[in-house]
Amino acid sequence: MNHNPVLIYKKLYSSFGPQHWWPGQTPFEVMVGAILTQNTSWSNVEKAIANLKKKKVLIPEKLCRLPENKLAKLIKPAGYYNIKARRLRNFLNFFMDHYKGNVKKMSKTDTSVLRKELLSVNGIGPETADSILLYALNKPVFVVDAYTKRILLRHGLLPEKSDYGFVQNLFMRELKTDVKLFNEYHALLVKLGKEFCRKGKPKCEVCPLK
DNA sequence: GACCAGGCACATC
DNA sequence: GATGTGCATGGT
Repeated sequence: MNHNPVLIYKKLYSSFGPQHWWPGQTPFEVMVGAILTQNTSWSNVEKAIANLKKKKVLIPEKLCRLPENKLAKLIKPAGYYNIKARRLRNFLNFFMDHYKGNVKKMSKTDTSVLRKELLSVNGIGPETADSILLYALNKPVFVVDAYTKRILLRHGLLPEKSDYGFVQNLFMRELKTDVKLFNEYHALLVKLGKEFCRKGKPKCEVCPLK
């Protein structure tokens, strides 16, 4: 496999086509989904989101008034529901306090400042912060997840122990700073990961990158 | 029934 | 600073 990130991207795109990410209807829904999907399959997150929608609480003004225990009950299918309810509350408090629950207002803040703010919220780590920045706020940051690392590792393109920033840098220094590109690239890596690079049963022999 | 999934914080050494 | 552990549901 060629290790040039641009060529890898072209290969993935020609194999899978556009992924139309993030699978959420509003920026706020994307933010909530980013927290709910922590170490969790998206199909489970969908059930939790559906519950929130059914109760018509998937808007900042409603969700921030929902008691933590009720919130936990609604997001139960997403797993880790007590912790995630707490994390959503933490994020909501931040979002309401700093930006009045207003996505546009949030969007006006400088990206690196915003990233630091997000990381200071208990329950939001680098991947969740970057997912929010890229997919909810259209900021050009590259999202690194478990699949990204595993794929690069299996192809021998990464030192065994590489932290989040190292991997992120790998992509961001080689690629044009472009929201659309970062969006599609991460989505394509997840697509590849799900189909060919699972932990238990990798299908390396038929991987399109091979 | 075991293993995995689009992480993160916290304890302990 | 590195390494280990808890959190939990639903699909394979």
